[in-house]
Amino acid sequence: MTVATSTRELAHPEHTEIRLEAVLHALADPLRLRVVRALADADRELACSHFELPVTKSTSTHHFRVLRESGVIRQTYRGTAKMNRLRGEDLDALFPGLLDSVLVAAGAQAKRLGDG
Amino acid sequence: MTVATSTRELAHPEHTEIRLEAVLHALADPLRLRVVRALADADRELACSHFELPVTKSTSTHHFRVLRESGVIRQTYRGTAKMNRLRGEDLDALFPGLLDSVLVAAGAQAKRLGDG
DNA sequence: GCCTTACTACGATGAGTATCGTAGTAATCC
DNA sequence: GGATTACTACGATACTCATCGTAGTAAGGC
Repeated sequence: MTVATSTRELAHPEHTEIRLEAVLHALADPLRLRVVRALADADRELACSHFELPVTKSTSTHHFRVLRESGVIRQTYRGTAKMNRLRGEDLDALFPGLLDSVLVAAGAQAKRLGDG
Repeated sequence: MTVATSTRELAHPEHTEIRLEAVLHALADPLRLRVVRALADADRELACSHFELPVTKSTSTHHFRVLRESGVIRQTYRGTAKMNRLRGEDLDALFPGLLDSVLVAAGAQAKRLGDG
């Protein structure tokens, strides 16, 4: 018998530990930006395996860690899966409007470049 | 006798060549973000020498080039000086609200951390 | 022409990071 | 327990980038 949630815990920066430079750096990578956009569009938790990124699993792990450690996403284990969700409220409290304008900008650019 | 403006020209990305990832990367560096904030606060052209950055001249040149080549600033020679101004309108047309929210976020964080 | 000011080009260096492959753990299913 | 799924830790590698020092250019003042 096991309890409903896993005991494995992951380190996340507190509210006050989130740095603008780290968030911008996390968002500046095309693969990570793609993940963030997908999470925003889905508006729910998504497993790492949901994303089909053109890199190996280990590289994916790396990118998800960068997103988590910068404070952009929150990650929790759920069975064998690792679920990801945007820390939208935390970010908006710290940096009002920032995430939204990045998402809108990313959408506009994708449309403009024809890969969105 | 010389004409009023220099003939030296600098390469700038066109409107359509500006990439969100490059802009975010440019803004993700503390020194470059400091420059951008100063330009926004001043609301006018500032010479490179106006900024007293804690790095050598060559490193400064490097950071200003990153800002220019990403499309964040426009640089023009004026005598022996090189003047810098934000490409606020270009950026706002491409990515509405992005620069503003970054500037507000940077201001808020500087206040919060006591170095603004 | 000479000197000063302001920026630059180049090469070197060290730190960071994106990538991979291999081997491994943790939870779940049968 | 054994098999499967999903993610991870580690070491290696190559690439990018922030930094510097030196030597150099371009414009303007004397």
